[in-house]
Amino acid sequence: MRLATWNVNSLKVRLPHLKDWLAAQQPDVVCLQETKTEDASFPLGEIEAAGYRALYAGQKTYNGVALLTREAAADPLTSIPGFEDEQKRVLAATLGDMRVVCLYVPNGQSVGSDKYYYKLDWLDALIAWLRAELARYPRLAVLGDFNIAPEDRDVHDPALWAGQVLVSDEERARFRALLDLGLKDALRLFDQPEGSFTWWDYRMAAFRRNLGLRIDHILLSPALAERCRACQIDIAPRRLERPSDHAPVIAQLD
DNA sequence: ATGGCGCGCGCAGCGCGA
Repeated sequence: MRLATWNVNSLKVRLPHLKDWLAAQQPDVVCLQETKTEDASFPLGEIEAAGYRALYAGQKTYNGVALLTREAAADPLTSIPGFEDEQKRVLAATLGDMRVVCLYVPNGQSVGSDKYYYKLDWLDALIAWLRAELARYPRLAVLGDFNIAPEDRDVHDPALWAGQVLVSDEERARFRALLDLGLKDALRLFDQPEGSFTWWDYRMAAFRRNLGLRIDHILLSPALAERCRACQIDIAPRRLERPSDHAPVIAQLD
């Protein structure tokens, strides 16, 4: 069982990359973020032709999440219960005895901004919800663009980024709160090279210089972490023409 | 490093992302 997450930064633009990548990596479950596609224009035919079912919660221009699965998923949810939000950032569904949650955590723009406080509130609601989900679903996988670099080793230049959005103490405390629920950061279950990142700015040749951040994550409940045999960032799609600025992350479970 | 890129929208140039 291979679980993956990828912020595609427009599903319409990235569809050729996505199809090639599905064929190459053969994931069983794929969480997509920033589809920027209304549901009426979701490319369901092409996804089905690639061998996947799809659930999606999109909106015009911004945000949007999708869940691609080999088998049909049940009990979909498209928001954090009790958290009123027009923005399409959440998609949860059940596959067999596993609950999968796809997230596009708010960016936060800059520390102290309205969007930053929206991000913190959103994360607080997420933590409370996932606490309940963990109690209900022992096999829980939470994948997505968290827009948080959890530790300094997840940042190419910690001094440059210190205190900025994506690395601030308040954001990192909320990421730790997710781990304190019992969720495991799948990539950190295994040794990784220094400078393992999932996002690189389009500007300044940041990818070539590996000036990146690790902000896309796969979190696994203890029962799933036990079954996790590998976790990798796949930087190959970031090398292509017109890439997403994010790379996919894949976890292999028994 | 503070912008340089790339996206959607819509047809110019802006808001947004991270």
